[in-house]
Amino acid sequence: MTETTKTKPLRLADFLPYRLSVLSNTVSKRIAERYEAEFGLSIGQWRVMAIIGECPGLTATEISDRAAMDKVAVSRAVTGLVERDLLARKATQSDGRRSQLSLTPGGEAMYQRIVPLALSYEAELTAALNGADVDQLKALLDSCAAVVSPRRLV
Amino acid sequence: MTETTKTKPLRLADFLPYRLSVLSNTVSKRIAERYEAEFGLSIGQWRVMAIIGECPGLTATEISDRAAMDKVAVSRAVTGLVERDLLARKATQSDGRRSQLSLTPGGEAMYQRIVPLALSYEAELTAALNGADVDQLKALLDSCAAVVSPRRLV
DNA sequence: TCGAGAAAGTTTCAAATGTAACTAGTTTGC
DNA sequence: GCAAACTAGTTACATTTGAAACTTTCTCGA
Repeated sequence: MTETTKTKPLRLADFLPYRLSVLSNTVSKRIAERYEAEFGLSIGQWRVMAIIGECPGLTATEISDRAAMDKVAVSRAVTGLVERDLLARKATQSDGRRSQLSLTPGGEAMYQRIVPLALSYEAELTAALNGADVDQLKALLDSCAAVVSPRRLV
Repeated sequence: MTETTKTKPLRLADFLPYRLSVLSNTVSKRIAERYEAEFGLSIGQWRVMAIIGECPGLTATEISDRAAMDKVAVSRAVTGLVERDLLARKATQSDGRRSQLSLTPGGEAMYQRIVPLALSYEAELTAALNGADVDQLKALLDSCAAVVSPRRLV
């Protein structure tokens, strides 16, 4: 060890947070374009529909917790969807501040049209991977996510 | 097959684009907070510094290509860094429209302080993974990235 | 060698986003 | 049973972002 200690260099192209960000942003942008073009939905609106489609009756705050969206973003997305009559609010009887959200028939119909598109996009994204690889990838992402936000028990 | 054909349901928590987005946004936000608090740098500014630290002499457009940032974002980041005397522009002799960018001594010093922090953050993020897992994760992300943007030959 | 078209980078302006303040309703503790 | 503290959701405002227009410089073809 006669050399001076050199700091390990940073190779951005190999740096995990950077790669995650680039991939995620590219994917999000592509998806956003499609949803906007075909359905006039923003990513946030679509995310709200996806959550309510899966779990009708959740409130805005519950969506906020699950979707990693902040409550203002949820509020705006919900407002837009209600205006377009894709989503309905129903006041919670026990608590006047909250409302339970559900898809209207029109919202449900749109949801049913989007789901296969979303799944086919996921399939396209992982076209180079086999089933086991996809599972592995999701598991690895989970391990990282667990470190970053330890208490996501959704 | 006597049942009606049911569409495959969408489980958002299992949907890869969604998971990528949530993880990436969480990670980016955390990193942004640190860089902002300790160095007064935005993510974009740090990204520019990281690229120039690795490859001095690149132009704004070249950064834009590599970093998946659009040229306006690069322009603004560069302007901010030049104002703070972290980055220097030198007009390309052969082409008056471009300038080649490099870190000033101050920029270099800051870069050398950030690199170990960045690497330790990456290590923290993958704390639950062993070395082979990390390589595997990067390889899998690459496979997806190759599908999404086939021509990234950086 | 001149003019049309393209490229680098900046500026402008509108839309999206986040923070903080706000309203309305609910719970708690005394 | 009521005031203080708290929560759900919205609104307002400031900042960030992105798209398009613009300026300057360069390239190419006639």
